[in-house]
Amino acid sequence: MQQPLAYLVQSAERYCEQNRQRLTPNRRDVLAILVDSHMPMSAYDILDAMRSKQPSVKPPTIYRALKFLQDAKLVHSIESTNQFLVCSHLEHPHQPQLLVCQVCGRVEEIPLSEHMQAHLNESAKEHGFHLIHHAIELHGICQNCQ
Amino acid sequence: MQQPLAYLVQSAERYCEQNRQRLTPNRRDVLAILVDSHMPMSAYDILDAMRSKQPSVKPPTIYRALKFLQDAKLVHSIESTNQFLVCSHLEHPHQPQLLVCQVCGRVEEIPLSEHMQAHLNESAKEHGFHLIHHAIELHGICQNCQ
DNA sequence: TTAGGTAGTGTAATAACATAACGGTTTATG
DNA sequence: CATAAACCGTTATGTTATTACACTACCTAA
Ligand SMILES: [Zn+2]
Ligand SMILES: [Zn+2]
Ligand SMILES: [Zn+2]
Ligand SMILES: [Zn+2]
Repeated sequence: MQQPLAYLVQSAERYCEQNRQRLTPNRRDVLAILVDSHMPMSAYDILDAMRSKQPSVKPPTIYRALKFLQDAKLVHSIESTNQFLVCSHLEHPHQPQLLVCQVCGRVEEIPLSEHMQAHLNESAKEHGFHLIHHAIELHGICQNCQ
Repeated sequence: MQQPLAYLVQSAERYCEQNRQRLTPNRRDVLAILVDSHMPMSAYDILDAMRSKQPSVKPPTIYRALKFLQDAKLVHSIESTNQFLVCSHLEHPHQPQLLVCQVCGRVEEIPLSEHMQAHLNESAKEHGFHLIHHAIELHGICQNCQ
């Protein structure tokens, strides 16, 4: 369920080559922290983790790294909890659909079916809306917590 | 597209009768401010509006009123912008689907089709997830802004 | 090789969003 | 009236996110 760091780094490097950017230590560290946690983390959770090795880190460093990782499609944000999560489906382009457990706080990312995607596009079109991206977040109780 | 205040108040009163609660001045005022604005508002936008008539109002007052209005299904929260919006589809129970314009900031609420609802339920079920509620927020550019 | 542009960083300050906790008041009901 | 539940005001604080500015690192092309 969790992408290995090496694979994520590889994707990051490909993104960098195509966009004149670099996978700097800050960015790599934030990615590694998120991968290690196996849980969604808030920016300030990440900040605390960073500080254990580099005590002077400040919020903008984290938010900048998160912005990079989101642009590179390696990390998704969870709008309804203000957290961030490593992508579980790097292998193909996708919009995430997230299952957020209200008990344990874990979040499972599942692929948005083409059927659903088509429906969303259609409903946007019906309303003359030019769709750029979407957030689909389901809240409930995961299998483990029932 | 916008519910008249009188109708919203009527719904609020019905909710109150069924739940041993009251549509107090604070609650009514917050609702009226949201209706008047014809736009999504942040809690602090509402706070500012309240202060023009009642300068000592503090954040908890607003958040409490918003909680009440959300419980009564008169107001939806927009997770991706930290704003609040009067419901446009009181006539039947529903989960909202929101079209958020990145240009003008307006948000259109459209009914989530039964088809979509069924798909979401099914995908939750497939993953052993007990679905409680969901947030579906589409970001893009509205008809007016194109 | 060096000048200039773009990407990236550190830091301080502050903005923006949200809740906890407490004590008091109002309202409905028996 | 006594009681319980809903409601409110207030202080303080917690949490999330951004602005602004000065600076450094890296690449590329004259
Ligand atoms: Zn993903
Ligand atoms: Zn769980
Ligand atoms: Zn609605
Ligand atoms: Zn617009």
